[in-house]
Amino acid sequence: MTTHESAGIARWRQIADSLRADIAEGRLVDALPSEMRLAERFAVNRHTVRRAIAALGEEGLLTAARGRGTFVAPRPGRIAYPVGPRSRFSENIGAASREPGGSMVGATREPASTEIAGLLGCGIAAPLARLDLLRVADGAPVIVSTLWFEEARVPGIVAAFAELGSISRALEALGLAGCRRLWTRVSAIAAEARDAERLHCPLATPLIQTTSLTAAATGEPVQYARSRFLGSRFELLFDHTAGPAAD
Amino acid sequence: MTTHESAGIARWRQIADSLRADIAEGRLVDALPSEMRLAERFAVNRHTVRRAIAALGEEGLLTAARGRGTFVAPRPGRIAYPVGPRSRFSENIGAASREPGGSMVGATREPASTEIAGLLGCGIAAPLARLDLLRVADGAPVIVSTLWFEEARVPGIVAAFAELGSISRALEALGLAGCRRLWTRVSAIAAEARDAERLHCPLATPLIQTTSLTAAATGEPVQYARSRFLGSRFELLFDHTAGPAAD
DNA sequence: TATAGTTGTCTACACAAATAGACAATTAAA
DNA sequence: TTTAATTGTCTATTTGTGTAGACAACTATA
Repeated sequence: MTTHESAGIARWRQIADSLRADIAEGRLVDALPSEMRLAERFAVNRHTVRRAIAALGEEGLLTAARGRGTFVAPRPGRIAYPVGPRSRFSENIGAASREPGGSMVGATREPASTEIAGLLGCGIAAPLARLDLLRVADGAPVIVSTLWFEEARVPGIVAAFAELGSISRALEALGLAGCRRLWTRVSAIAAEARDAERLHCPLATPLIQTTSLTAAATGEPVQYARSRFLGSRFELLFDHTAGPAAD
Repeated sequence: MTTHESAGIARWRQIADSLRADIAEGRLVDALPSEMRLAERFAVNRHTVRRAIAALGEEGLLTAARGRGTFVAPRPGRIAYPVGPRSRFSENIGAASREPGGSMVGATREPASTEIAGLLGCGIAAPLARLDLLRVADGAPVIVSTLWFEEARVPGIVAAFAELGSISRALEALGLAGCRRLWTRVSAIAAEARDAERLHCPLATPLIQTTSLTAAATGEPVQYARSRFLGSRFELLFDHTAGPAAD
């Protein structure tokens, strides 16, 4: 089986991806090697390197100066995002000293799928409130998340969120204080067209996908969530030493 | 700024990626829509769809039958991988009823970087034993991981692993039973050329990257690890209810 | 000032990718 | 058997990608 793994991806794109990874990991700082050197390193024509650099320039990662060289823009750094029973977006981003933000990009009703019905413990095709949120840090979108609630259990959740601007506060307002996250599942996926558009990132950008189940203080499941984080901007932190009883 | 987010990736590749995601998520089963329908859906010529299908066929995800249609091969499903203080590869894969396996693809010595020295609590440039492992499920490579140990603390770790075939058993043999994982950090990255080659996956495939710190029963850090999981084959499970003190 | 090294721009050519149309081969159902 | 729908194969054309060479514009340094 002679499959070329790189099939279908233009050479300049591969070079841009490689340089972008080097920049994200901090392996490449300050001045970039000259176009000729890079062309030699990647065994490619100078024009091909130039195209890769142009793409990264449009992303704001590089700036070129005629006669001087090309330079790496100061990188934003990864946002440390602790995940635990009490995780809330606003706290996490706040702790990282970045302005939190978020906007509702969609609020619909849909019947429960077999999977979600099983997780939330409601009937199949029971009416769910679905909330689509876009979360922003430093003025750029970084997370898209979709939340599902059984409508009968939390009536008016959408209106409450719209008013209070926070899921946890909206739940408290509905008499559900002290909600706890039961578990989190993590996988990695490639950004599809819709995600890429919303997150303002190139197609096929690696995203961290998490799904999680949150329960009320009574233990009753309340919220099922599916989030996608910009892989290059985040690092999820799981602390295995802090137990559920400890805070 | 008129950036085309899809620049540099061939249309057939995008279509193949989209279909692959649909298959991986279970949104596409049994018979595929006909080539003409797919061409309409993606607003593309039938030949472009055919190329995407051919690529997925080479990956073993689809089989085409003249006159009948194209069919989705039964998908392997995601491997559920619980992560906690006692996570071990062999247990996790074993629990998923797949044959575990792993091979050492590299064992070198290198001086401790500032970062790793800080985590392991040893001096900068102290000699480390570095172990590169390739882990296999169902005959296909699915994880590459790199482990670092301070050599003075676990002399002969490489030989012990080579003999026993398991990190935890090797540590026990060196008198370090009851090691616990302190924390895990998770991010998503795109497969680079080296990873793609080792994991036998296309370039830029989304990978889950974890870094973790493991300590001995005394609390002294022993092992720092960096692993990359094939994003489409895994789902990491974090249980926030089962704490170390509780249960 | 002179020189070496850098980025920016232009032309030209070869090859891959995508589109378009036509028809053959096979299958399932009317 | 006939018909419609499917996948397989061929030719041709247009657009995108990568290579090659040359030269201009600019910068820092000897």
